[in-house]
Parts: sequence; C-alpha cells; structure tokens
Amino acid sequence: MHLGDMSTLSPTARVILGLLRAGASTGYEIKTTVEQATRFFWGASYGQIYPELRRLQGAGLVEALPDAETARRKVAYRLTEAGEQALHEWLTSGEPPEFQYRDEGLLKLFFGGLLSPAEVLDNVRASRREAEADLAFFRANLAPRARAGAAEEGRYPSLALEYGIAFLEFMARWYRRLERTLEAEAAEGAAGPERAEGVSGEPSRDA
Amino acid sequence: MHLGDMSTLSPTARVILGLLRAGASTGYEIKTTVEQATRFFWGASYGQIYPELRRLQGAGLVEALPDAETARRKVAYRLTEAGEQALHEWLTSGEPPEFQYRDEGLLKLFFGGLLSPAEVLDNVRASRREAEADLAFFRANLAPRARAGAAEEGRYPSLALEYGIAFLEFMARWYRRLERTLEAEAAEGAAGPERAEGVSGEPSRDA
DNA sequence: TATAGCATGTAATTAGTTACATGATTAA
DNA sequence: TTAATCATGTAACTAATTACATGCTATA
Repeated sequence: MHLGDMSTLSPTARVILGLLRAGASTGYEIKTTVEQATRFFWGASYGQIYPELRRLQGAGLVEALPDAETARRKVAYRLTEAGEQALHEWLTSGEPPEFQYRDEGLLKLFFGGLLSPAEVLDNVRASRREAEADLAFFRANLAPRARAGAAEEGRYPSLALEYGIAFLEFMARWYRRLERTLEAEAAEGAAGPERAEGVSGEPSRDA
Repeated sequence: MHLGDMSTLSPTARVILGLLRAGASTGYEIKTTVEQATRFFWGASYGQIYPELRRLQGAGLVEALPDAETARRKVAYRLTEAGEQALHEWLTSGEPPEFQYRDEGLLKLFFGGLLSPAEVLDNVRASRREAEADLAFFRANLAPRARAGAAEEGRYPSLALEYGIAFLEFMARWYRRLERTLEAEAAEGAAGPERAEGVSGEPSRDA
C-alpha cells in the first residue's frame, strides 16, 4: 500500500491534496475542478478519487469535516498539518518532473509506410482536426473561466492553461503543415512524377 | 478478454502488430524498437509485450515461425492474414486518434500559488532542463538512427521523430520564456515593487 | 574470462477507466 | 414535475510498471 509510509504520494493523491488545499472540499468538487482546469495535463476519475480520499484520510493527510447543517449527504475534506507538509514536500522535491505523452495519431503516422498516400493524408487530417477541436474547446470553455477566476486563484492556473493552448496550437500547426505538404505531393503525383520535398524542407527519400 | 472478438486491438497490440509488420520479429526486438523509435509517443514494457504476443497468437492474428537453425531460444513471430487485416483496419478506422498528456511539471506550476516565487522558479527551471535534456537525447541518439534508417523504413518514422523534436523544442522554449519572465519579476521585486507583466504580454493579476 | 547484449518470461503491484447504482436538491 | 446538477460510491475490468529470474552468445 503506497501510503503506509506517507512519504510517497500516488499520482492521484497529488492532485487531490493540491486541489483540496486550493479550495476544493468534496470528491465531487475535485472531479469537476479536474474537468475544468487540469484534465488536459492531469486527469482523475471518481473511481480513483473517492478511494484515494479515504486512503489519504487513513494516512492522516486529510480529515473529514463534521457534516454540520446540510441534510444532503456530503463529505467535506481538509488537509491536516501532515497533509500540508506532504504536499509542500512534493511541490519542492526538486525531482525532475515526469511527463508522459501518448499519441495514437502519431503512431499511425509512424506506420504510414503500410498505407497509401491518400490514407496517410486522411489520418493526418484527422489528427489536425482533433487538435483544432480541442483548441476550440479550450478557448470557448476553459479560457473564460480561467480569466474570471484569476483574481482569487492567482495567475498560475491561467498560466498552465496558456501552456495547454500554446501546445495545441503547436500541434495543429504542425499537422496543418504536414497536410499541405502531402496534398502538394498528391497533386504533383497526379500531374506527373516530380521531385517531392519533406515537410521540413529537407530532401525526402521515398520508400 | 479483449481479443475474444478480434475486432478491437488493445493499445499495446497496435504497436506490436505494426512493428511486426514493419520488420521486427521477436518480443525483444519489439521492445528495442519501441525504445529507439516510438517510446516518446508510445511505450511498451516486457511485462506487456510477451503476454500480448501470446494473446495475439491465440486470437490468430500472429503466428510463431518454426525455430529452425538457431540453438538460442528465440521465438520469431509474423502477422497472419487476419493480423494483417486487423492492423489495416485500425490504421484506416478513421476514428479520431486519442492523445493523452500528463505533465507533473505543469501540475506543479498550476499549484504555484502554494509556493514562493523562488520555489516556482525552481520548478520552472527543472521543467525547462528536462525538456532540454530530452531534446539533446533525441538529437544525439534518435535522429541519426532515423536518418540512417530512412532508406529502408521510409519517411514516416523520421517524420514522427521530427514531430517529437519540434514538440520538445516548443516545450523548452515555452518554459524558457516563463523562466525569464519570472526572473525579471524577481529582480524587480528585489529592487522595488513595480508593475509585472504576464508571460504572454497580457496584463497579469497578482494573487 | 568477463561483460555487454540477446532473449524470454512471470509475479506482484499500481494505476486507471467504465459502467453502474443510488439518492437529494434546485431551478425551469 | 421534470431535468440538471450535486453528491457518493463500488465492481469489474483493463492497462501498465517494476522487479525479478534465467540463460545463451559474441566480443574485447
């Protein structure tokens, strides 16, 4: 059990502690905050949140506030001293932060040699579209909320969102560029066999 | 069991089938190829590869070649017709490709409000360093191999690698930029309280 | 002759998703 | 009164890592 020693926080425990400290109080609230603010770079589902909350309580990093007035069944949590400390330890541990990236579209591109140029182009288009759709969603739903909340929550959440937007812009741009290159090659190929150039301006070798 | 129906390929099955088709033959070879070429956007460990290989064999998507001459214990696999078909189906399914991104450094930035400006700056530096280190590794170890292999493997693997490099460059740039902004603010703060600007040139609201 | 690399595998554990089940409260 | 949202939870499953155990082969 990963919290027996209390010195290592599970991935999900980190978000939970952080969000609790930042103002959330219930499992439900943690989940909605994740959805609205961190899901791009850090997700969590109910199936993790509620069990982890009780593990954290068992480890003494979190305590449940007495239910008080509300008739509705609802458990509000708060960090304990130890929880506060564990969170701060993680935030300042100085260990190189891990990041993980998994991209099915890129995997399909990697295997492009098994497809026709037209099929590759279809996939590239789908990747570009995905990036653009995510970007549109970010701008429409997340960005306004971040601007609005910046006063109480500080600048950092918006900064993280800015990163997300910049990343998706990069992604959309990259795929758009590749798309144009492949389209041009398809047109050339139809008109007659000429020299094709790689997407970065470097000469390409055809398979 | 996810391969009972044979119409849905597990994430790991997709890389395996693809790499097998692209020339790999043993579990070991799949693993090393993943390490050298796809680990940035798609990873796999022995703990998945060997069991999955046997599941795929059970499902008839893959067959083991007779061991033949070698004294060394070694199982070479090859795609069957059905495997070929399943792979092609996945590659052309047209479903929006999923991508997943998890970034601990970004999570720490998100929680920056719980830290001092100097501590935030430390974390930003660590993220920037990580991106730069990965980038250096890509350029030194992966890029030359991709160039060398481009003739037989075609252009697409190098294209995927190019994406990886471009992405890491974006990341390093973004963090470098933020780092400079935060450094400037720290200097200003030491000299006397003046107006601080956000990293994107937009006015920031201080927490 | 010893070390690096080739080669295969498993057990234990940790992480995480999905789908389901339940019920209260609030605003239209 | 009905739909949306608040709220909590579990069971089954899927995914993946880590650490270990084993042994061969080529080369320095």
